[in-house]
Amino acid sequence: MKIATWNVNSVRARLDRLLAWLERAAPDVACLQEIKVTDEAFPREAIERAGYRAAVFGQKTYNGVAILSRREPDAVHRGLGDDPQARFLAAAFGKLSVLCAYVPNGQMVGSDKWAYKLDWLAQLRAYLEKNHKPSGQVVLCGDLNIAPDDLDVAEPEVWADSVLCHPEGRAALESVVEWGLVDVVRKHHPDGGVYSWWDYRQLAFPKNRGLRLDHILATEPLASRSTEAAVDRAERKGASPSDHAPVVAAFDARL
DNA sequence: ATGGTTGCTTAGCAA
Repeated sequence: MKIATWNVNSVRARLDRLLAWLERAAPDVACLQEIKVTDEAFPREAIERAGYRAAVFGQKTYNGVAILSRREPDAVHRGLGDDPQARFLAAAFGKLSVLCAYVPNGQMVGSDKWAYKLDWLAQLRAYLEKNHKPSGQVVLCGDLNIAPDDLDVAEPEVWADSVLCHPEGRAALESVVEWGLVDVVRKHHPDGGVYSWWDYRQLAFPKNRGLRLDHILATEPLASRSTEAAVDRAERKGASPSDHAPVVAAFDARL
């Protein structure tokens, strides 16, 4: 079973690349963030022709998340707590729960958006406590907008005080992980140096000045069955890429 | 060297 996460930065602008990637990578489940489209305008037909069901929680202009899957989900849950923005979607496939999250960026440390980011992560922890057990099969995927460690940053000194690396943000994410999740990419790449986002500016990708912001976190029963996990750097190359590359993990399990 | 990318929506915001 392959589970993937990808911040596509507009599903309509990226549709051709998304369809080609689905065919090439063939994930069983793909969590998408920043689809930047309403439910009504989501390109459902093209996704279904490619062989995927689509659970969508969209929003005009900003945010928006979707879970694409080979199998029809048994249940879908939209939204996190009282958050008015489309940043969270959960789908159940039998005993497996897939959570797709687009954590707020936070813009600037100390801003209103920064407070919103920290609160959002606290609500995510509360959601896990209320709805799941660490002994169950849960995978949390998404653009979590935090590099957990300096190992996940090409230039840690440049980003040290940013919303992507600030100790308060890292602690808020650590609280989510501490509930009972394993960083599946870290498990397979303990030395770091693996990035999933590169700024569009300043030739950041060719210089590999990236950060690992996109994550696949799984409860122990699932993480123990992960056989590999990697960033699909090829998707950051070529014409009109997203600024994020997909992250894909394989598990010795069936969807 | 006072810039720099992209997407959405059309001048300004968000990332």
